Amino acid sequence: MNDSDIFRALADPTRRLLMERLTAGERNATELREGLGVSQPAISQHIAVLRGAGLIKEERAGRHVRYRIDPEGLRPLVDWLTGYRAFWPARVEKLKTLLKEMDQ
Amino acid sequence: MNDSDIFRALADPTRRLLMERLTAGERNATELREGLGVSQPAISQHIAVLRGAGLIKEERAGRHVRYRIDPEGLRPLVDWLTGYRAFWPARVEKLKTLLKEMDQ
DNA sequence: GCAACAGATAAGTAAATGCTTATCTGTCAA
DNA sequence: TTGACAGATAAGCATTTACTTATCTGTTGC
Repeated sequence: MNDSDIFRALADPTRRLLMERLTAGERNATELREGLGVSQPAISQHIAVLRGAGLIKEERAGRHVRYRIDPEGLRPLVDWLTGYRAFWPARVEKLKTLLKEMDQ
Repeated sequence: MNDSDIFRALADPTRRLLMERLTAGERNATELREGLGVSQPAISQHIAVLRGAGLIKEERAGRHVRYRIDPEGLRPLVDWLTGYRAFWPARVEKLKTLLKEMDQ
């Protein structure tokens, strides 16, 4: 997937909120839309952008579609950040903690 | 700084290229512009967007301005990614290597 | 079988974006 | 002192974006 697509997809607060909701587990479009105050077609359009950027995957079951985060989708973002490791804040506690979690 | 501002700033390939050039060390606007095929005011506008997003810092000396990456500027991006650690690819070799480098 | 449901697409609109040229501002070498 | 330099801003334009309403498509519960 394209770095521009990923950054652009995440530049919109509504789409970041959709991503955040998906961290809690897969959701359908109706669930994702709850409490957002935008129309159903708007949600559909945002979902299309996230899918186009490779950030989410869909699984269709009849008239229901379940969306979930595509783990591979964030790789380009991680890759991009690796180019800036020399500039990371001196105390990157979060990252250390993260990696330890992953090694367990 | 605002997550939207950061993602939006990085959504443009020209601005990501400017960031990449700054990983090699501080540069002025003329140096950053070399070989890009866009006008000088365009570069000035892109630099303003990066500065507005907190990604770069400037240091003025007479009519020269030297730009460099603001290490703190990437923190929100790292913070944002930590929310997705559960979804990282199973083999995140890069991140492990990165952290080892930082501990040295 | 069909009305309801879930979700996608089309078309339109206002705002934002990324570029341009023209011009401006501050600095400085000659 | 001044013209050149480095960089910023203004204004305009074409394109893109994020939303809307209207409508469409496929599925399904009754």
